[in-house]
Amino acid sequence: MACDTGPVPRPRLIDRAAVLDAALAVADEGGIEAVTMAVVGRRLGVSAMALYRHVADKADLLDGLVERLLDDVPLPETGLDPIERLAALGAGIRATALRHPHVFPLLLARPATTAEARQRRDLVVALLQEIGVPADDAPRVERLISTMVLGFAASEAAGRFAHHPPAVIDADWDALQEIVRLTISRR
Amino acid sequence: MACDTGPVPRPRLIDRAAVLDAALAVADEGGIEAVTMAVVGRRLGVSAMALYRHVADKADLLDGLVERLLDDVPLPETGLDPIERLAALGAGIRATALRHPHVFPLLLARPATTAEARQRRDLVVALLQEIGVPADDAPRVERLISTMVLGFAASEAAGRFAHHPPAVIDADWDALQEIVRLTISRR
DNA sequence: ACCTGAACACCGTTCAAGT
DNA sequence: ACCTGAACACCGTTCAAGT
Repeated sequence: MACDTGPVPRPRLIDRAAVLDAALAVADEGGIEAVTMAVVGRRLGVSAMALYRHVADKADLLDGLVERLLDDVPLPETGLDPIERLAALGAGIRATALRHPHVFPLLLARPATTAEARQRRDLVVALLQEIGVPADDAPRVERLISTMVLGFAASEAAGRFAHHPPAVIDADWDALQEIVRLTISRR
Repeated sequence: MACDTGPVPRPRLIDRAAVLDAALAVADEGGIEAVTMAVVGRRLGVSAMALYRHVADKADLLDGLVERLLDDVPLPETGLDPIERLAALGAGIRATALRHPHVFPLLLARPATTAEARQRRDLVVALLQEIGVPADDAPRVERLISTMVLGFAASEAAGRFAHHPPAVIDADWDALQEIVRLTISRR
């Protein structure tokens, strides 16, 4: 007898994660403007049109790229004390910026509102309260220190300090960390 | 007798300043991605190709746009004391960011190396020394407070704080200004 | 279900030609 | 000197068609 199994499913060649990984690799090698649907597709052995199954359009692909960047920031080990965990998070953000210098500035231009981003922000607020920042002040302190760290990391990634030797930039980072500590303890 | 006056010069319809003004207006209305050679040209009553007399290519046009933005930042009045002049400069940068929210984030992505930018930086370094910051420390302090102010202004312009009421964002700005003062006086 | 070829509107850029 | 029309390679996106 005839078995109507419906349309035969094709083997799934790519998924959203693969698209974002490929896009990130292209951006790292050739900058944001090198990220075109055709180039990302070719990297996956697939046509440009195949991407539209997994991202809504190019804007969605770019938004996904900053998500991917946030996933890249390692969450600090839970064994450390709160001040160390905060410092580790900052160092992780800076390292991510330097690993993906072309993509990182998008983080300031396209504010992330994903669950991932919110999770990191809530962690910082919680750590601040553990340190002793009053619950009423913690959100504001979080915004201020995030602005400082993001601003520094984006500046460094974009080359705003490029004409200084690395030792000078590292010293700048240390100075910024001290200001962050000052911001937390000031009251 | 015959006078060979050479090729007859056409009336000059546009110049570089007009191109940048038009591009800024387009960006303010429709965002950076609305800035195309054709649209900027149309705004000037001219074809897209006419722009190439006045900007090298589109990247040069975008670089010119951040120049224009820096010109927009008012230099503080000379009558004020150095601390007030520094505050006025910061407020001017924030106001410029809010006037041109789509263009401002380019400032962090495309570090300005023009004479205009250098002039502003040198002014800040000079003001810091007037306030009493040692000459050896002044450049570093300038980089730190510029990073904080630029980072905040870019974040606000890009909408990173958009879900907070204006009064909260203004209070954040005031808090940042206090941290700037702390950074200057700490030693 | 997932991918592709063909097609469309639009984009940046060049160059010879017009005034 | 300055601007334009025509042309080119490339881009994002759609949709009907293939498996």
